[in-house]
Amino acid sequence: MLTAVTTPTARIRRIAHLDMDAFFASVELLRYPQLKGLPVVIGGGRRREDDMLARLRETYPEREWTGEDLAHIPVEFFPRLETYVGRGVATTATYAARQFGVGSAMGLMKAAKLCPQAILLPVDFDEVRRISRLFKHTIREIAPTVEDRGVDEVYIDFTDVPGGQREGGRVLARLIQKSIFQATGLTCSIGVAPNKLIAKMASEFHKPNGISIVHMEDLQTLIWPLPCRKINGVGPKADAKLQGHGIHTIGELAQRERPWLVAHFGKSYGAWLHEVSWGRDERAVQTESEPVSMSRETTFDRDLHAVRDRAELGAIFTRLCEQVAEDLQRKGYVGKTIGVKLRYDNFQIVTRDSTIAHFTSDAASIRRHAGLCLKRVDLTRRIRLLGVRVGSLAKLGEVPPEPERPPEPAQLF
DNA sequence: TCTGGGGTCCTAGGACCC
DNA sequence: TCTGGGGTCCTAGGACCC
Repeated sequence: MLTAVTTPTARIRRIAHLDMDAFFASVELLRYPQLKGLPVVIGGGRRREDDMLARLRETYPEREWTGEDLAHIPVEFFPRLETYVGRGVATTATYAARQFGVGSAMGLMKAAKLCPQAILLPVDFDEVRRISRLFKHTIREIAPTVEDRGVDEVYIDFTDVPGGQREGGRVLARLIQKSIFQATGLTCSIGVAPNKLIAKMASEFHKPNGISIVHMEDLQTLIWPLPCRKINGVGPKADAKLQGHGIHTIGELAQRERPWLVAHFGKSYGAWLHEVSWGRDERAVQTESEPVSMSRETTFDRDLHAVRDRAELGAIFTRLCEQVAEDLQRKGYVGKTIGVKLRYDNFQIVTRDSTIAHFTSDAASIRRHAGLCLKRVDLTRRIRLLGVRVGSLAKLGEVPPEPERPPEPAQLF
């Protein structure tokens, strides 16, 4: 049966990548439409609604101001980025703020230099999660095969969805875009391509509120001119190394022989680089996944010292353990690898973990074993960040049977 | 102007078992 | 006593992603 594949109506694999536009900032604009078009940066800080309402009542006492009036708070009452003090980074920025060079993951102190007049708002995680569920639900109503890639991103398999083949996926992409806008008031960008790798790159082509359709035949014209860094999986390190070999674009990468790439980048990564440069990616859209680990970490307001700031550090450590325990319990998981993470003042990261005999989600137990891990790191240096992690997870109720363990060696001392 | 928090996956060495 | 492999688990670090 070698002939049945190439009828005119044959379905071809069409995968979409959907990315919400400036998601965290856009969620804030739903509440404060008066900020539309202005530079807004999301991150750090705290909610200032009470402050703003108090100022409103003071300035305009003749009117009864309530929490319903958030959309009427004058723009000049909002906190400005220039007033920010601290170690936070920008989660996202509106397109107006990006004009000034502000981008996500940028330190807020730096962002304040670039665009001091930008309005600074903290992330409203509850609202972000609510809208995230809403837009994903909207997509699943139309196309059921959806892979979660975080709060603001998904892959969607268009292949077998009605309309998913029309105009290379553009018709379905338009429908999804429109439905999400109706449900949430937010825009997104969608790329549709033969696989996840290309779809991911394509969704960036016409941001914001764009749709891009890429076919395998477009590889040389649309993909090869792009910098290697655009490949999902090529980060700063790999990119620098590629550049060192004179490879700047995906097209240049494709011209290298596979054995050369394997020789310089390793058997696995080198072969993968060769595949992706030719646009090949057979990964399926994964509709479900189980968590591998859960963790909590925090960066201190100032660097702490294990001895001099013992009490403060201890309280934070206990709190982190309690939070991880809560997360595990709320989601119904237990784990048996417990570990700590430290970032020293020079940004060096160290981790220690240990695997215990029984699965747990108990805060005291986590605290005890994490405490032992902490004793194995250098505590004479100043610490910037502390984290607690529980791994080797199992769903509560599906805990694997205890393996036979050799008896603990006798204590010699 | 120094760089958040929550994850996944890979590598590599050592222990230990068959 | 010496020499092998293969396989799995554990730990630490690192790259990368959202």
